[in-house]
Amino acid sequence: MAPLQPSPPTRPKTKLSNIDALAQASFLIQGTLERHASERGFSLIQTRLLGVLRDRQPTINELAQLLELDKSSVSGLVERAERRGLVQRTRSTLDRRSVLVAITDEGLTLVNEVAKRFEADVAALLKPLAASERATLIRLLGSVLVAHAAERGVDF
Amino acid sequence: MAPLQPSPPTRPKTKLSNIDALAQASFLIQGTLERHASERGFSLIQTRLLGVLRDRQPTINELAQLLELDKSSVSGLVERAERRGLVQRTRSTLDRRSVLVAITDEGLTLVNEVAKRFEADVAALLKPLAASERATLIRLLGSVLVAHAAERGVDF
DNA sequence: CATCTTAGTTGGTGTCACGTACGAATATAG
DNA sequence: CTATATTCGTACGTGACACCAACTAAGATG
Repeated sequence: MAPLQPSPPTRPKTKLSNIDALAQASFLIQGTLERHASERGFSLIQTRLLGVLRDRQPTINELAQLLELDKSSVSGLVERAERRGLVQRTRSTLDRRSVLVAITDEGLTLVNEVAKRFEADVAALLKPLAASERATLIRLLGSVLVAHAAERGVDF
Repeated sequence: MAPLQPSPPTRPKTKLSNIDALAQASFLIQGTLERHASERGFSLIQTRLLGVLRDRQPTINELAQLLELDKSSVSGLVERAERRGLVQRTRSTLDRRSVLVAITDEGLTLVNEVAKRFEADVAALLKPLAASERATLIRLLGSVLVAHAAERGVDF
């Protein structure tokens, strides 16, 4: 199990494999988003919830699908968000079992602020790239996302 | 606060802004990684821990920096990983206060399996791109990561 | 020595995720 | 139209995680 070096890196990593690049990039993006969210006092998943609700009024079940969570998880998530006044629950009139979740003005304001800061940070991250490179990066990511969404059916 | 539509999307999103593309892509990658991890019975953060330990034997404090967590969080993280036999703690002989964390053979095997599956999924995700596009995407992400790492000093 | 300071753990709190079990509403069968 | 399923959301219990504050042990500094 390798000798017990004091603490400095055993092998200073030199090369970035494809997967590592993607994984690291995703951690970087998520970290950025999470930082801004926690500065506003809420979590990444709460931010994601609010983000989804910006253009939808889904039921708990639909939210569970969108966020890939168990419905009981979403129930608690929405409960906490509602307690903070960020979302609002309404009983559906069509199917009185289901609940429609809508973002409140306060929640919308908050999520938009986070989005704004996040956007600024992303812009800073992409600064080392030339404008054409940035466009290419976004285009390629877009292709991947579209292809994946098409394959999985669901929204986006 | 918008009329109470039954449940279908109020506004079917049509366009992907830059930030949305990056955010969505990062969620996609993270979700993929987390799926494989949880199939093996451990969490994303545990996977990240093991990933970091593949080529390092850091102290708790160094881990806290690498993972951007509080040292008490890392303490618990390592404790749980050790209880599962994935990681081993050793008191440093140089500074008897500090603890060196090393991955075990079992942990290494596990994390390599997850990495393998993850790599396969990423390859599938990138399939819609031409080979040259894939290379470009990785290169651009690499540039961003390198520039960011340089700015922040730390590892990668 | 008597202090800082640093490394890590412990304890308390809150979020989050899951599975299970439940009541209410709806759908389906006979 | 009752009787039985199915579906929707919630409640409860459990465990992982994250933070902060307080603490012990060990090292550094005067």
